[in-house]
Amino acid sequence: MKDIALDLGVSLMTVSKALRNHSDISQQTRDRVLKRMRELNYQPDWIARSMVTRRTYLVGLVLPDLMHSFFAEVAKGVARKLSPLGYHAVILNTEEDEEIERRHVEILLTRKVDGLIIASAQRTGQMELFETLGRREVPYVLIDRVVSGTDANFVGTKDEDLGAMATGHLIDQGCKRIAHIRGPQTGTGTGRLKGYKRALTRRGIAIRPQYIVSGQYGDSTGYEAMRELLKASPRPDGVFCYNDPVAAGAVKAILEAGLRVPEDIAVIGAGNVHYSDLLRVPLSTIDQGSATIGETAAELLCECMEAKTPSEIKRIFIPPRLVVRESSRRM
Amino acid sequence: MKDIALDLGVSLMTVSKALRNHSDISQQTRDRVLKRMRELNYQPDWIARSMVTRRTYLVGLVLPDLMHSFFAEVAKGVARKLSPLGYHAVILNTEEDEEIERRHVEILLTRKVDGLIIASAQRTGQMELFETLGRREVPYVLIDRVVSGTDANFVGTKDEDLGAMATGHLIDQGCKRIAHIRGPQTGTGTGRLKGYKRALTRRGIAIRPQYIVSGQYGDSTGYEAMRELLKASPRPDGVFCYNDPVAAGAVKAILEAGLRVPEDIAVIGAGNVHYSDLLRVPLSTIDQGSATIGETAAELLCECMEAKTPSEIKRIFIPPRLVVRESSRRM
DNA sequence: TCGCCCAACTTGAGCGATAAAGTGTTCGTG
DNA sequence: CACGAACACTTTATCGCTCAAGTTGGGCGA
Repeated sequence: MKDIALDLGVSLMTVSKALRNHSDISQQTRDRVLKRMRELNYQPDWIARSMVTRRTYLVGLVLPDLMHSFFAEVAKGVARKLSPLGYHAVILNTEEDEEIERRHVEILLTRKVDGLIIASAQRTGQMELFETLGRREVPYVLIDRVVSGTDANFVGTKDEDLGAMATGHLIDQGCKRIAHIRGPQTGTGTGRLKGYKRALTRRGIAIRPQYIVSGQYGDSTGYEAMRELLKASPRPDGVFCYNDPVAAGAVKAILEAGLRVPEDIAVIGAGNVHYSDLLRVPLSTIDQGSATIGETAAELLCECMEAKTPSEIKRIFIPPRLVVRESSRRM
Repeated sequence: MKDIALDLGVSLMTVSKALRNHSDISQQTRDRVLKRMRELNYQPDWIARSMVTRRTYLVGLVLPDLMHSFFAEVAKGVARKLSPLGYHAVILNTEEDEEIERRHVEILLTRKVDGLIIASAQRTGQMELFETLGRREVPYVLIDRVVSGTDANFVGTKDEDLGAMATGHLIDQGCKRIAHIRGPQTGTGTGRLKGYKRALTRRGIAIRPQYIVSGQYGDSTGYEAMRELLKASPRPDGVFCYNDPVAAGAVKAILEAGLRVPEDIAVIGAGNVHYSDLLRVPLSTIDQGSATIGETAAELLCECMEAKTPSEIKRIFIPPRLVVRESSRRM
């Protein structure tokens, strides 16, 4: 930068302004600067710039698990919106661990990210993290998982509706004994369970505790949980699984037990991961619009970051959409 | 920081040194500084630090597609190694586009990342990007895809061996007419094709051009490509697919045509993506050790970044491993 | 002719840290 | 008892850039 200034016989400041399209530079000078900049292959130093402007154009993206293609898709959506605006995402994996999540958020804060997008693994009631965030005055958007009690921007699905929709679908398909492999103790897990119960109650079906088992997330736990469920008597004839990976594991367990999907047991998941259609039995699911969630969250965050004054809290709900495939088609 | 110094009646520099465990500070002073720092909830400013040390502790990770779980796993491996060392990864998606890749690398360079890990989408022969990288003297490690002609650190599989191993396995299973759905014009795509040809030649089987079709990457292209192949006469009885998503798409096409896998057509992919076991027909594959690739690449890059003098080029090959599942088990 | 204003620059200070070199005790030693 | 090394600090100069507050010079109205 100094070189350009020297070469052109102008001051450093003139160059700086020219590069930033600042108003009080003549077109002629600007062109000369730009030309010389290209010749010298000069790139402004982001770090020095950040130091004085207090903006890094970095956004922290905190996700429980990149391997879960739902989150990978969210990440893609976020990046798609952010990139053109000059922002970049630093993605950190929490492996669904509250403690790791807290540490990662801390790290991102010392890195001075301009904003955060978080799919939180905090168990219901744990709000410490968000209090910290509030105090630091960093704009942030929660996605996918509502954290009850927090007063924060949110983009995601109404999990209770999602659960009710999935369960309702199984009822529509003629299932009488519907089980639920539930997810973690997060807003999402609890919400879906609530929806499951609501649908059953509304349709006059009794809720049986032995039909609700814990599956956490991921295919191996789905497999284990389903094996448990198969021991129940009478055997369930429909299962609503916390998410698609869990459902895929459940299907595996059912088939291994010599039963048929959906004839003996209908299965539905949630998330509509991109390979659901290719699974052993193409999987019915509830689509949450993962890419949309990512894009919307990014947009919302940008608004907050650009705003001079802290903007008011928004909660945006993406309507869930039922995708019926073979695993639950009984009629 | 200034506050701490003032409060304790020492100089700024003393505080700075205390925080960095620099040698010429007494234990007593260090403790006082640390204590006060905690009280004030002070965190050193990474940006200011980076500005003078010229190190950002950021690593750029350039991947073709996060949604492909192979790369997601690589990313996880990279993060696992990097995090404890204080580095963080900025992940950028190129969508398998050479131009986007070039732009993203540029961006990362102006962001002054300390190093780069790249699974390049550059077509064979395109070396401009790596020349730029060389000139800038940023350490970088290529992964998964060798870029012929470049003299760079590399971690990945020998694709030719991988292709030969997959094809050889199909021959072992009694396939006589083996097709190949090939990948993109990258090192990987070309290498696997070469391996396919080598295996056929070695075992005295003629190479038929109509058995080699282009599938790019991803399940939808695999599906299309397989439909093409099914029109060939005589129909192939075995297919080696560029990767697992392609293979999953191919299986879908085969089943839809009313044929059986593996009885009519055996299928093998590559990459061992985590859901391969849950697919319509559990998929045989070649495992490339995706997590290991990520971890090894991260380690290698760290060595280069810590080294004072440019260290010598290393190429590390992770041996491929055959994973036989139902899609190719004919005997 | 004077003075005023505006566009197009320049100047100086400082963002929050670090590297490198300087300062002043204390202490052991020949 | 003087000298130098060791220790525990302090001082000074940047790092590359931007912000806010000047400083020019010329065009223009009165």
